[in-house]
Amino acid sequence: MNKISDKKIERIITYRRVLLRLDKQLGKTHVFSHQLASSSGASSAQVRRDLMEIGYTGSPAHGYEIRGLLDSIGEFIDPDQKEGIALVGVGNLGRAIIDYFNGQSSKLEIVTVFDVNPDKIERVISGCRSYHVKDLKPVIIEKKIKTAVITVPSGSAQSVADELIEAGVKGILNYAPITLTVPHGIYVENRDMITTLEKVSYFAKNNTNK
Amino acid sequence: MNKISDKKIERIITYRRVLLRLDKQLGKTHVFSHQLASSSGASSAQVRRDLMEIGYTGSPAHGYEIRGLLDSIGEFIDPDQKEGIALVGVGNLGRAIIDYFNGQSSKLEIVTVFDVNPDKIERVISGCRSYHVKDLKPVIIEKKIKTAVITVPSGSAQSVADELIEAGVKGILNYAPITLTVPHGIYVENRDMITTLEKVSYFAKNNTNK
DNA sequence: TTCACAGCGTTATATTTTTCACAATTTAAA
DNA sequence: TTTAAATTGTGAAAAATATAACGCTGTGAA
Ligand SMILES: NC(=O)c1ccc[n+]([C@@H]2O[C@H](COP(=O)([O-])OP(=O)(O)OC[C@H]3O[C@@H](n4cnc5c(N)ncnc54)[C@H](O)[C@@H]3O)[C@@H](O)[C@H]2O)c1
Ligand SMILES: NC(=O)c1ccc[n+]([C@@H]2O[C@H](COP(=O)([O-])OP(=O)(O)OC[C@H]3O[C@@H](n4cnc5c(N)ncnc54)[C@H](O)[C@@H]3O)[C@@H](O)[C@H]2O)c1
Repeated sequence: MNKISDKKIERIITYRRVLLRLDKQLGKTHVFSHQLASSSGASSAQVRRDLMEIGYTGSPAHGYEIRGLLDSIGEFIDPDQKEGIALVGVGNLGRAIIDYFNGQSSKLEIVTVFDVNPDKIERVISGCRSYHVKDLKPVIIEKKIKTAVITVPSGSAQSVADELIEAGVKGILNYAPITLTVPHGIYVENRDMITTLEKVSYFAKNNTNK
Repeated sequence: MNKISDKKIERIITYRRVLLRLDKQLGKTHVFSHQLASSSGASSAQVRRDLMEIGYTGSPAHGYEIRGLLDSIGEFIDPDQKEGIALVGVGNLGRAIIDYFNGQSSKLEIVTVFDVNPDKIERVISGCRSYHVKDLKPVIIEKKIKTAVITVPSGSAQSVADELIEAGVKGILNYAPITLTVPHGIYVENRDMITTLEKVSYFAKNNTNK
C-alpha cells in the first residue's frame, strides 16, 4: 500500500460522516458522487478518485451503495479494535472535549485523562479516570495508548509531548499554541485557535471565490 | 496582488507567533530562515519563499530582523483597525473559547456572543455582551462584524451560518461536525474534532516518516 | 430492441506547492 | 586585502494534488 495523503484521509472521513447521515437520518440507500461531493465540500471527480483509492466501486446507474461504502471506509480507516485515547490538561477546553467526544466515534474513546492539579486527579470525569501527570508514562504504557490530545498551557505542551512519545504515543492532537518538536514517525496535528481565527479573518477580507 | 494560498497564510501567521516569542521572551533581534523553519514546522526554503511573498528581505549575514519582519507580517495579515468577532453558541466549547481568546491576538477580539438559552443571554460573559440569536442580524450589522465562530449543535449550524452570511459575515470558523453550504466568496474553516481525531489515530497507525 | 443519457472508473492533463540548487552578498578571520 | 563560510533570493525542477476527459456500462423511455 503506497502512502495516502493527509487531505485525502480527511476527505474520506468526511464522506463517512455524510454517509452516516444519509443512512441513519434520511434513510437513503444509494448516493452519487456529485451528491457526496456537494455535501462534503469536494468535487465529484475528487470523490471518485478518493473512493478508487479505497477500492470501493459503485454503479453508473445507482451510484454508491451507502452501507457497503460505510463498511469499506471503516475497514480502511478504523483500527481493528476499539482504541483508547488519552487527554492531558483537564481545563476548560479539556473538559469540554471530554464531555463532548465519547460516543461520537465508533472505535475511538477517551479513556484516560491527566492533570497536575490535585483537585482534578484521582477522580472520574465523564467516565474517565483522571491521574496525576507524573503517572503518565506507566498508565499510557499499560493501556497501550497510541493517540493523545494535549490541552495544557503552552509552556507545558512540549514536555507533555515528550513524555507521551516516550510512552509510545504515535499521534498527537495539540491545542496549545506552540509548534511541537517531535521525532520522525510521530504524527502531530496542531489546532491553534488563534492562528485559525487570524486566518479566517484574513480570508474574510481577502477572498473572492474561495 | 495575486491570490495567496491558505497554507501559506497559515505558515506566515505561525512565523509571527514564533517571532513574537523570540522577541519578547528570548530577546533576540535577528533570526535565520532555518531557525524560523525548525520552530514552526516548515523548511528553510519554504520560509524564504513565504517571506519573499510578503516582500520582506533579510541579509545573508544576520538573517531577518525580527521587529521589522513582525511589522511586515502585521501589515500583510492584520486588518487596519481592531476587528470584532462574534461567537454563536455559549455552551461548553463556546465558553472555553470566549474565556481563552481575548487578549491573545492584537487586532481580533470576540465582542459579541449569541445563544438561544434565556439563562445565557442579556448578560456579560468574559466581557462580551450576550444576545438572543433572534437579534443576531441587526447586532452583527450594527457592529459591522465580518468574522464569526460557530459553536452550536450541528443541527443548528447551517441556519446560524445562513443568518450570519445574510448579516454580512464573510469568514466562519465552524466547530460543528457538519459541512456548511455557503455562497461563493464566503470563507469557511471547519474544525470538526471527531474527524481530526480519527485522522490522527489513523496516522498514528499508518505513519512512518511524517 | 434500440437509443439517449447519466454517472462510474481511470488515464491524461493542468495546476499548485514544495524542494533544489546556485549566484550574489555580507561578514569575519587570516 | 584576500579568503572562507554562511545565508539570502529566486529561477528551475520535482512532487503532490486537483481537474478534465472519455470509454464503458447499466437503465429507462420510445
Ligand atoms: N480554551 C480554548 O478554547 C482554547 C482554544 C484553543 C487553544 N487552547 C489552548 O488549550 C490549552 C488549555 O486551555 P484551557 O482554556 O483549557 O486552559 P486551562 O488553564 O483552563 O486548563 C489547563 C489545564 O492544564 C493543567 N495543566 C497545567 N500544566 C500541566 C501539566 N504539565 N500536565 C498536565 N496538566 C497540566 C492545568 O491544571 C489545567 O487544568 C492552552 O494551551 C490554550 O492555549 C484553548
Ligand atoms: N465540546 C467540544 O470540545 C467540541 C469539540 C468539537 C466540536 N464541538 C461541537 O461544538 C458544538 C457545541 O458543543 P458544546 O459541547 O459546547 O455543546 P453545548 O450543548 O454545551 O453548547 C451548545 C450551545 O448552543 C446553544 N444553542 C443551541 N441552538 C442554538 C441556536 N440555534 N442559536 C444559538 N445558540 C444555540 C445552546 O443553548 C448551548 O448553549 C457542537 O456542534 C459540538 O458538536 C464541540
